[in-house]
Amino acid sequence: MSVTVRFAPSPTGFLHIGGARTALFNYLYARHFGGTFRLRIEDTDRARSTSEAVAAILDGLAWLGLEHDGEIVMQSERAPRHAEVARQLLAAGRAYYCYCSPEELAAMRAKQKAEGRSMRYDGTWRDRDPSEAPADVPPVIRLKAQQSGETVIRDHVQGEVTVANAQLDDLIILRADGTPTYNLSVVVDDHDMAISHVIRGDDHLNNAFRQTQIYRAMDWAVPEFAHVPLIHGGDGAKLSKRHGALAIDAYRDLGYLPEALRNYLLRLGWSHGDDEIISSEQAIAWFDIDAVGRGPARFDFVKLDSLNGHYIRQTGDARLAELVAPFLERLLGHATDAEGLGRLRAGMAGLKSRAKTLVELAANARFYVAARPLALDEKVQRVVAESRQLLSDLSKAMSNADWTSEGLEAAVRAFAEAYGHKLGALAQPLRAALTGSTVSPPVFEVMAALGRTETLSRIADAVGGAGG
RNA sequence: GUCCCCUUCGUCUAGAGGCCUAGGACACCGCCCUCUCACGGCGGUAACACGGGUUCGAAUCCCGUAGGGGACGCCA
Repeated sequence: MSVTVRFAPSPTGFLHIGGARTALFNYLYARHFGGTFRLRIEDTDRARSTSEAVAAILDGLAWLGLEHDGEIVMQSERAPRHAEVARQLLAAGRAYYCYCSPEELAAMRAKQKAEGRSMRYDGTWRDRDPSEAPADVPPVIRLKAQQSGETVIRDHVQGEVTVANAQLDDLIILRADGTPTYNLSVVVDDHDMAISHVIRGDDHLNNAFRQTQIYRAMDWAVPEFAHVPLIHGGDGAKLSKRHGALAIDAYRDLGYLPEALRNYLLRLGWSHGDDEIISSEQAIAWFDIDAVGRGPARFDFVKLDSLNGHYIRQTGDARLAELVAPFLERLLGHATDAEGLGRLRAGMAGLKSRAKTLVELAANARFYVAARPLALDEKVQRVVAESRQLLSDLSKAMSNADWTSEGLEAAVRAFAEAYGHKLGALAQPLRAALTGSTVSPPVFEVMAALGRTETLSRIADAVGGAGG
């Protein structure tokens, strides 16, 4: 059986982390089976859907590297087809007109709630003769759902879930204004797009039962279902826009790498033995929707940080320098010039094991591209002030050194030995003068990356008391 | 309220009746490496929600209880 899956976000908000994971699972499932991964924008709520949101969703998916197959389906454009199916159902006696007003329905629900019963449409118009219809009320079309027996879903994640049909009411499939409702649109589109597996958030599990009724009424094959648990926040509640869920581009701005986020998202609710670092290729080879856990997982930035640090260390220096550039620009207020970029690239090896995000990396890399004289904070000034003579002597001793990390270390060590200094007593003042900080990558690497001229100039600045 | 689902270290998870004295990862603590800080290496603290069954044997199966989550729209 060929696999066709889809990711079907509604563009009423931006693509958030939960949606991204659903998209990832669909993508991996399709790629694992050599199937097709479709994208459908569910924009039938015209009032709340925006083109900005559509753009953000596409942008987010592209950033994550979740490439879809085929044309994007805009659900709103398929409304006539959905209405046609509703009329077919009506003609077949599987649906009927209902003339209850929204007010009447609200009152019905309120009464049921007050009486502690489940809130369902009571079937007022199910078997009523249309001749009794009020002339001034535009009707909706409701599905004539099965009232007895039970509906069973063999869900790939949730297992076998059974609901008594008595729990399901006659859902509205076509509104009074002739537009289709969500459940109808989804079923018609999934059928027409030949979707074999519906993989989505488990907040839709209840809908799966209603949708199954529509499939049956149309005599269509019901797709396989896989309802994956939602991602929760640190407090255990569903992650939503008002509950700490961030748009996917926020993760990019926070300095996360797409490969790190993908790896993190994949491991949230799914695992492959004890494997933690999973490449895209391995993910495709190993992913199995049936192995996704049923319990919701909590989002943990600390672990994401750890994974991101790993992927930063794995990334090549040149690419990393390119990735950090925009963050440095944000930090400094201006673009980095070619010289700065060169130093950045040269110092990247020492930088990348010291950052968990690109934001942190940019902050640590700042001294490489900052203009002289460096701004020194109080603590750093003190270190420099105590070592002016030492720095001056060191500067002279190093000026003819072989300007590589090894050559500089040899020169400084020789100087230390000759004058009875501990290496640390020399490294810290150097670090302070060169980086404006007491914490940095190894000083010899820093000097090598900075180059002879810049290094000696910065030391001269410090000796001369500049940068206060 | 009604229906559905879930419950292993703080967090993500391994575990499909004996391999479990419950494994890994992150975080935390200690040691090593070391020019600072990281990275890396080594070691440590830390969990089967509770109560009943079934079984020679249960984290694994069954039933309750408690707790948590989701869904109940002419939203998607």
